[in-house]
Amino acid sequence: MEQHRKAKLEEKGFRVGTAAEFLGLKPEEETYIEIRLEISGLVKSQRKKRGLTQQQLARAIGSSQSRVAKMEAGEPSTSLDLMIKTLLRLGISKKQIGNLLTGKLKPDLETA
Amino acid sequence: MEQHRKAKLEEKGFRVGTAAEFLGLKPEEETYIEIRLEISGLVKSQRKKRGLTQQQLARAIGSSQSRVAKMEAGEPSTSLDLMIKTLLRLGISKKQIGNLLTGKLKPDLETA
DNA sequence: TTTCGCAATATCAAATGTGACATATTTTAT
DNA sequence: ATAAAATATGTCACATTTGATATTGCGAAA
Repeated sequence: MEQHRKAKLEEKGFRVGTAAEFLGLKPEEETYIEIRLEISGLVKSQRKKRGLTQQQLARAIGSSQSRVAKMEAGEPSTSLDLMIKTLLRLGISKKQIGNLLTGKLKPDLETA
Repeated sequence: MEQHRKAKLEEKGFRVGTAAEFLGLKPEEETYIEIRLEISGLVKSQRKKRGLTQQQLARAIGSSQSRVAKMEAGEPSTSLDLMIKTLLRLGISKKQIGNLLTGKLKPDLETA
């Protein structure tokens, strides 16, 4: 169970301790991944909500379809910087990003 | 005035349009910089609050004093990823980071 | 089935971020 | 004032992120 989750993370390129259990992830490391996943999730739901394809969003931010896909998958090879820039381009405000992190974002905004 | 601000940003390495005025910065670009500066500001105030030197914080996050300085200065050569990891290492929670962005962070937390 | 539009995955060279280090500048204490 | 500690700034080799491109998978018509 936890084992499987660890495997998924490693597979995606995240460093998960030595031979240590997934539980070996420091709380801060877990939170960091959480933050990334929440933000990338919002990118995905907002794009869909606006009826854009990955290709269209890619053009809007001067990137490529494959990078958008990786971003939405929360792959570690994409930066928070790019995710934040993308959200802003999608019309999401700083305050809304804050609400996402505090868990107070209007639910319909997280939905496709 | 705005001219001077533009110069400061360019000087730090931020792309500020062609020959365009600082006002040429798209709102999203301005917000992106705002977000970075708010987060880097919190790194600085939190480090001081805990009575750590840049050197000590650097060791704690496996980095160097010079990078901490650059991070606190909000220089574009440092990533949001590193800033967030640093805040988490300083004990700041995801929720607190959210509150920073919504403008609802307890004032004493932003203070040195 | 086949075709079509979209998304996922892999690879790669170029661009950007990185820690380390050296050195300058500022701040603090005596 | 001046020495010491902390911070700022510049450079560089190395690592990671990037857009581009190609390819594959996948579901929805036809």
